[in-house]
Amino acid sequence: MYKINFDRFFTYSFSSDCVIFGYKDGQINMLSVNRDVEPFKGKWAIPGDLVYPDEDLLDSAKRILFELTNLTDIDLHQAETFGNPNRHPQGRVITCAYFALLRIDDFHIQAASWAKEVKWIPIHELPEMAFDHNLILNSTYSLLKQKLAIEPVCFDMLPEKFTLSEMQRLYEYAFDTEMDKANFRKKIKSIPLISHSEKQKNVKHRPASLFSFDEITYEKLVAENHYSFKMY
Amino acid sequence: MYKINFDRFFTYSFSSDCVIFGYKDGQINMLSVNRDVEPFKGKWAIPGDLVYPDEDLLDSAKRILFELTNLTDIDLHQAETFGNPNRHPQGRVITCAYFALLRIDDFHIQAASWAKEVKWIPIHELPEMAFDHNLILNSTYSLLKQKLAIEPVCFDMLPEKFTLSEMQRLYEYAFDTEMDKANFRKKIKSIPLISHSEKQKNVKHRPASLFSFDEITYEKLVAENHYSFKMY
DNA sequence: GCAAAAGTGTTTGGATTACACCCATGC
DNA sequence: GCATGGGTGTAATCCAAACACTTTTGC
Repeated sequence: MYKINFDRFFTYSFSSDCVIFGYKDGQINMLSVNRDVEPFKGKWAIPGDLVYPDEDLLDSAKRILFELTNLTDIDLHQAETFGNPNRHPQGRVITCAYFALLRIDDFHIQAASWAKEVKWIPIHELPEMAFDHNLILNSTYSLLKQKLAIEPVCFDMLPEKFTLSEMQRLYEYAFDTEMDKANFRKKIKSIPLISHSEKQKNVKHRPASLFSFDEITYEKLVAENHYSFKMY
Repeated sequence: MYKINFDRFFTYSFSSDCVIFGYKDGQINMLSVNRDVEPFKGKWAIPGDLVYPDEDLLDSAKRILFELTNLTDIDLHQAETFGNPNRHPQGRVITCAYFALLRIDDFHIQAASWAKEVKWIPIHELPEMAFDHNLILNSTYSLLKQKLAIEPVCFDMLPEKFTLSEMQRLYEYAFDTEMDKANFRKKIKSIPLISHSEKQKNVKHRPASLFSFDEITYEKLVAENHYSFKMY
């Protein structure tokens, strides 16, 4: 089946890039690392690393995420794979993008050994990045928005207990639109949420009720009732 | 940024697999090749090949498609990338799946030099395939269905001039559901179609009108009117 | 005329929209 | 009391589902 010998291909490398989206104060940010080495020294980049010889792609993305955040139980979603022969000036590096969603307040960033400086940068304020990383980010962000429309991933970016207005604000930001409060609440009526008796505190207006996503009921609905999450 | 030397990674290979979906007689088929060499000699497989040193990923998928079908102007869509360290018994081969859509009657299959036997197999009748190719097929087929719901790719599988019932039949097959004829026609009213004066011939019932997809108007609607294709 | 599929109209109920209004809290 | 956002109700409208009905062809 393969008409070219394996040893003609020794110059390939394979990496995974981990786009970590963090939500805070109504804005989606990306965790960016500042490159300490050439090429693109001093430029901001998406955290990434070569895939180890016996490592699955997903595992390498998990490793990168862990080294930067210490988090282990985060869902990772595969995005696009980039393999332009000229995307890396030092050789042929094909890279597979993954993305993770989390709330910035839930943990401390820790610069990994290979990262000089690490910073959250709002999606819409990202500078020109190293390699083809602007391309990767744009493609991955599009996929995130697509997921937000058909899967309950927004709850990975919201606090464990959130208000309905916080949820609305996230969707308004992602879809760059304004929604009517009453209509938004009607629309999400079919999503299984747990209503807490607890309320917001120390706000200078009527305190809002807190909700959590009811994942158990959600899974049951998907399996038994052909339920499908939809937000447009 | 990279803490492992490049030369530790010389055993990697990278391939692309090209899932070619062909439509005929109300069924979606996949173009399968029979492996002439070990491993998995005699098993059916998704056509694929190693990526050439200076070749972009998409170009390698186009090359595979061309060698089997002689077609050059087919849209290819990237699907999932598979990189389990044990997926290829002879070494580490990471593969990126692409898929193409076409109508079987439009051309002749030609076995490429590396393909012993080539055959269309209906999606639901695929045997156990070589490597992790059943996994790749399932993942790619899911993505196809997702695309059918939000982009006008169905027209790549229908004849240039088609009847509305043919279009409905394709969606019924893909979504495994039955639709009401009147309601289907109301639903697709917003899709820009060119209505031909021409009619079906040699059918033993009332001949149906023929339509084509109006791609020019579609592109204009997307660009100017925020139009978005939707079929659920 | 009959079978088969094309093609259209109507009714109904549920969702979406726009908008108005009341409520609880801090200051 | 007032500013601020939380929270709800209603009427108009649009959309989708269900179903019935007419039309045109081959035999």
